[in-house]
Amino acid sequence: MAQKDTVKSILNAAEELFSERGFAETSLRNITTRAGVNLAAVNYHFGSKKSLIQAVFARFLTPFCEQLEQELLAIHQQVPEQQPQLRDLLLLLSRTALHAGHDSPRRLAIFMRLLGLAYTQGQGHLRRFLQKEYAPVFTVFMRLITAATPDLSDEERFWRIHFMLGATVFTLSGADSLTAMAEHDLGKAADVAQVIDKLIPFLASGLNAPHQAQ
Amino acid sequence: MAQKDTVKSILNAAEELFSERGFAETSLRNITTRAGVNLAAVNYHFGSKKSLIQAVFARFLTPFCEQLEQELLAIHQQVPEQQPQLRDLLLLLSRTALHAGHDSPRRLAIFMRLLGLAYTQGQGHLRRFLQKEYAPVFTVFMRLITAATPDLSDEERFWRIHFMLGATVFTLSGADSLTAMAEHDLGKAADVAQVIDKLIPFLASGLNAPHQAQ
DNA sequence: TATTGTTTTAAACGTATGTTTGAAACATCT
DNA sequence: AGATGTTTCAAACATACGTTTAAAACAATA
Repeated sequence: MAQKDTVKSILNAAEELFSERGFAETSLRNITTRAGVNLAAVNYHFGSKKSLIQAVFARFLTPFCEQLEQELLAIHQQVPEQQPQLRDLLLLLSRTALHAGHDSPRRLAIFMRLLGLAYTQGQGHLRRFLQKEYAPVFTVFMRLITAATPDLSDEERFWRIHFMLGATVFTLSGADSLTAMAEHDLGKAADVAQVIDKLIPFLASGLNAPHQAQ
Repeated sequence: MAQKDTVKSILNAAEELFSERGFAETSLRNITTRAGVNLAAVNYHFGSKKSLIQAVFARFLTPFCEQLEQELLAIHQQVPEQQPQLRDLLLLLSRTALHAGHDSPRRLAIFMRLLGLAYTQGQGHLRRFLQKEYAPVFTVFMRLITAATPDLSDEERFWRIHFMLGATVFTLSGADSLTAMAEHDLGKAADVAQVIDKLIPFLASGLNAPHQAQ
């Protein structure tokens, strides 16, 4: 009970602080202070700072990937002979991301920020961890995307998928400051779910763009 | 002469190392060792690590913004009564980014990586520095983009611009590993210029996507 | 209640960092 | 050539970090 609380507080504090400042810029003293636990608690419960970083990702990704796997299976069993449309796949992904872990949509923004950090900051151990742990589900999802975009060459699809990934990670990473800017510049606020709603037509249109010139 | 060499070596080493590992993960000892200069040289020539970081950005951004300003002016004087098209603006921006500083295209990838880091890592001083120093030119460019997309509402345009920014920064940030993946997965390599060629139709299509469903 | 295993605590350890220092080496100019 | 200002250098400084330790506090079991 007390143990669970300590572990949970540490994960919460670490998740927030990592997403605000990055991994190297967040010290264990920062984390344990905000969590209200002793400095040694991190090394006692997680072993090291690296393992704590991985645990933060696992807490979000494990339930998300499990649910995504289930939903993909459900779609397949529902209409086994027919491949799902591109837009359905994107909607499925965003809906799962928003609802998995049944937490506030802000957590998705926080996690996207962490995901961006994982790729921009060193943290080679993290990339290896994520690869080993969660690659299979995304491979399945990728196959469905491929089936839903038969007109694209492998090369064109490869690049456009990464364009989509970039637009998504970048935008949701900065969702906090961007929604603040949006409110300041145009007087219209927007939450993460609304941003995703605007994102999907953009992505779908980009992915299906004509190959070369205008 | 010797001074210029020292300053230049430090900037080169810092630019590379920062883009590879991030700011906090790169120590002054890493930088001065690679640059082949004394540890104290950074504090002597730049004053502090923060100022060095800003100097790295300034060395790329100052000539880039100057050239962009000139090219925008040239376009305006060439056909004063007519607004440039969206695709022309994107092409202009990418061409300027690729050629300003008359260096290898790889430097653009490196710099995009730095730009991504500037927004994901703490470095509040950097954001303030960039804002103070380079905002005007981008304001002008933004006005032209607005004029070139009259069908978009301010809100839609705001978000889609950031989608574009995200796709660009993310993709060019990871250009190195992505081109490696592309070569491994599909046997086709691609340099930065080619990636940009693929990016522009994607962005233009996304920006002009139909507003709501399908 | 006594015993055992787990968790928390304060303190310390070793290491790496950014920065400062004062002397030495160098360049520049009269 | 000699004086002056600039740049380099090795060494040290203070600080912050991740991690370890050993004792104390706590919980669970018998």
